[in-house]
Amino acid sequence: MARRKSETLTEVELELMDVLWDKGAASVTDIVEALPEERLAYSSVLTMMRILEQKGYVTHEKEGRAFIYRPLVNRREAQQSVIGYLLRRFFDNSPEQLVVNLLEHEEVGPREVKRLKKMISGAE
Amino acid sequence: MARRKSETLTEVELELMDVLWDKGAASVTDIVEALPEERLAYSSVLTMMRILEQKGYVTHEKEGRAFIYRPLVNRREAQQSVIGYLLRRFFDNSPEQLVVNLLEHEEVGPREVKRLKKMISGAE
DNA sequence: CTCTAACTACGAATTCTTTAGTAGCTAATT
DNA sequence: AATTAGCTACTAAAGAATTCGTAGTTAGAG
Repeated sequence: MARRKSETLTEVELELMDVLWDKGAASVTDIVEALPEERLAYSSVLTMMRILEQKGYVTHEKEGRAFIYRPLVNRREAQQSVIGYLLRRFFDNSPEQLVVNLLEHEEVGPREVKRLKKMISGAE
Repeated sequence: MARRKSETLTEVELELMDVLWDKGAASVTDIVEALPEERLAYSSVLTMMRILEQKGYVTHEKEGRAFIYRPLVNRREAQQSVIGYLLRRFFDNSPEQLVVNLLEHEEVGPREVKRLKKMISGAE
């Protein structure tokens, strides 16, 4: 039987969306050039853009002979979506649990904790 | 060509790990019973447990005739791992960006913000 | 008008994920 | 000893994600 579709952007999808978010809009050639050297073949990017369009993440219009792709969801929305997924699947819908883990995460040192404190105190 | 393996627990893997984390250890029968009615066939769970063992997430020992599975990573470690992945892939390694988005998330109302404030003032 | 360069469309190939059927083994019960 | 209930081991299968080759199309140069 079958697996379910991913609710969030997958690895490569995200990589390509990142280029679009940075540039606002881009042709396939633009995207290939924005990626690290040899990262993906032209036709691979083309395929992924087709898939992203199927999934509703981007749209395109013809400009001259090339397709110009444009994001239909912005970075913020994608981040919100993945946070929702995280809360639901890993943290029992508890933002507190997420933040507790974040504070204890190796990447987060005293400097970050201080900044986070300041940020949260100023919230809402 | 090929895709890369997932660095974090996949959907179903997580569902099964959740049972193990709750129970501490469990046989395949235990796991099937802990899942919602008709969620997965016995043999499907068996297959997934084999995969989880291959991936190093669990181990098993024979107890009587059945295999008793036990987690090799705990919930906390899995949460840390997925947070790391998320920071890297969606938030440019910035915990602040993650928290900003969390605070603006629909699931997080004024009540949660208040609790978060209280929690973070006691941190570090 | 013909040729070519630049693109797109389509499909193939591979691995991962998920689900489940079935063969086969082992211990306990007649 | 034969049967059976309870498990595991294997195998299969199909959708999803990822990568890329190639055929086909079109606009512009000569």
